[in-house]
Amino acid sequence: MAKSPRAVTLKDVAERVGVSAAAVSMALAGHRRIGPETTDRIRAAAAELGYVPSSAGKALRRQRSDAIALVVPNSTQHVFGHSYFTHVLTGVTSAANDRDVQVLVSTNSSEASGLTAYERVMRARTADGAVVTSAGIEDPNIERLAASGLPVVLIGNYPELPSAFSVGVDDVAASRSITEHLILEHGRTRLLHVTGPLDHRTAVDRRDGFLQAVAAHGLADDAQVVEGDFSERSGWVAVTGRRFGADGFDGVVFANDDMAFGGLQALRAEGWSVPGDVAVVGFDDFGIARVASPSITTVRVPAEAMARLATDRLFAQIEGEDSVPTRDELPVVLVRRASCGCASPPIDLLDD
Amino acid sequence: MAKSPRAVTLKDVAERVGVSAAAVSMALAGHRRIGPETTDRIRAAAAELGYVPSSAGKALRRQRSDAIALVVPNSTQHVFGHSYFTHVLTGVTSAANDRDVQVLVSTNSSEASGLTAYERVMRARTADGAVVTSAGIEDPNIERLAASGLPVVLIGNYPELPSAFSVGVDDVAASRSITEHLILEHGRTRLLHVTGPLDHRTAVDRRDGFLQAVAAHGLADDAQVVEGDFSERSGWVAVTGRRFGADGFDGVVFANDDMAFGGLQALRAEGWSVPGDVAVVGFDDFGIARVASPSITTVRVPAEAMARLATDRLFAQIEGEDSVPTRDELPVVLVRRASCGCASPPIDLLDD
DNA sequence: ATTAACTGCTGAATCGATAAAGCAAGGAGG
DNA sequence: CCTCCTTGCTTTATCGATTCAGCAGTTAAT
Repeated sequence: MAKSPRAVTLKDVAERVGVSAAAVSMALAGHRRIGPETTDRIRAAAAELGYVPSSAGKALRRQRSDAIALVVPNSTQHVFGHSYFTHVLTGVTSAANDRDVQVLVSTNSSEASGLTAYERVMRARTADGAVVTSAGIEDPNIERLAASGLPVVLIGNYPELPSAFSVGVDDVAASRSITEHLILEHGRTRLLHVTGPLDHRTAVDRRDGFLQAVAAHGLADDAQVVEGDFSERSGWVAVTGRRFGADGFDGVVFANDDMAFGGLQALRAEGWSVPGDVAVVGFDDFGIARVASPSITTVRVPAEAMARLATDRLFAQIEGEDSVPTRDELPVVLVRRASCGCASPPIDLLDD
Repeated sequence: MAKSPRAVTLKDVAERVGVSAAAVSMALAGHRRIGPETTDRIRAAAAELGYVPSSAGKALRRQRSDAIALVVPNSTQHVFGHSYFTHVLTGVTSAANDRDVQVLVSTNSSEASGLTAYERVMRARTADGAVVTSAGIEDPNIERLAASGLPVVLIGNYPELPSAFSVGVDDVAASRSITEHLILEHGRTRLLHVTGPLDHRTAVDRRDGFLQAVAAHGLADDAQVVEGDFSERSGWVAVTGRRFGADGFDGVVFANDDMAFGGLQALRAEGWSVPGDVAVVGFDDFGIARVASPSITTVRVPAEAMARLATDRLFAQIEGEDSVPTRDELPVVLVRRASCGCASPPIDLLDD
């Protein structure tokens, strides 16, 4: 380190060329009131000196930071574990990169002064807006943030926040659809559903989709719902000690893939064959479903596309184009693999 | 958004209390030259108005952004796919959060004006420093960045950049160690090594460790090295069509878990038993090794701890404490699972 | 009693970029 | 010939926070 070569500023370029700083600023912005010959000289000098405008100076003057925040309300440990986050980050950064906007990742670890970290980021105008993900149904901070008048787009379903911008999938329909896959294409009739934590909208919706499916096919009496928490362990726990096969459940619908994977291990440990004795399906397809053995049939949630769209909506909001809240719902795809009995190569390398 | 409630500034707080802006600034900073009674009134007013200092104003004046960049030189698609990145991000954010510093994720997608995006971030002083990860041995941008005098810490091994700060693991020793595990504990003698792309230091080091191990035990003649590229597919390709078992290789050392997983699928497809006919080991333990069937014995690289330490070193550098480059090497752990023949429960839920 | 030091605040300068207003010189139009 | 519009720049104000230099008024020291 030692020598921290003072950064090149507008003034440096101006002196080099022999014009005012304002002229340099205007020339670099392509303003027509600066002569073409001067503009060329300024551009050349800027390039030669390696001038890059100070983001702080620009942000202060323009009242715009050219950065957006990706907010992860849940604890760092928990959510980063889900590779869901990786997909979201990819979507957000690619949309932001298209506009030369920085992405900052904000968690709410420091709960100092009653303000969550991401609220601070917004109020300090470190970011022009935020994409918020993985919020539980109960999070009051999200409501505050969405109601604060600051540009925010939520990923997920928030029927209780009708005035918020959001991007999601139809969890109810998707869950009903994959349940019906078990019923109609595999003839399963005695179904178990393992939910996520029921204070999450996602968990509730997926459960409701399951219930609609069994009700619609007259299988409600033989169906059962047990609450999990989206963790692998809870999937394991939910199926352990139950009866499957001929005189038990012949299908299990897990509300996500992590639980399905945990369930798969438990079923194997207790000697049940999948999909022979019991068919298993998951939800999400963020990674583990493809690599598990047997590979897990699931609903692919387009996390990256959702994040990209959410980011686009956020920019529209920041630019003031949109003033009326938007709600986007993306289609999902049923991915047929081995755990439900659909044929599948041992590995689908082309899958991802 | 219609009503964008103009942000609360220092001036607003000052007017409310009836003092100068300077007094407010000093009071909030805990300066002793402001009377205790005035300080209390200022603090109360600031809290009441919900004052949060503008990061742009502060950054401009202090010449410090209180943000660091996490730089991912490779293409977004490629690297985010590796869940390695998730671990790194967790480590960086947790270290940054401890200091109330923002983390921004920077890729080099926009190659505009010859400057990579992350170099722009540094020169625009959007970030005070950068943690750089996943750089190939060949990347000239990294050298430029490291030589630029800006605070940078690299994650990985960069013997060709002796004046750079870096944090890594001893890939050579680790690779030798896991190879010897196959030799000494499982009696394997005919070993195949599948490398990563050999323009990556990591790939070269792991190959060298493998070669040291076979040479040390007189198995060099029966050993073979084939080049892969760290992708699942290349692991598949590397073992397909080869002979294993009694008259072939009885052990394969993959340079990472993704390739090991691909290799596992290929071996299964061709009817070889793992670990019966052939023992398999990987490297990294970023996720897939635990959930594969059979689970993959591997070297756990402490990505999160490396990232956390790298971030700590970066802050030391930014604060100017450290002026002489540091090089940290973290210990790795051999994780014994099923693919090498070490006993293992069907799933180790406590593992992660 | 006079100087020195301290206390508690205010005023002004500063960080770097931008945009509005200003101003000189030249050309067009009446 | 005088006004009016361009053209091509410069001056100046501004964004919000910080910090140094001042400046009254008080207390301590000699």
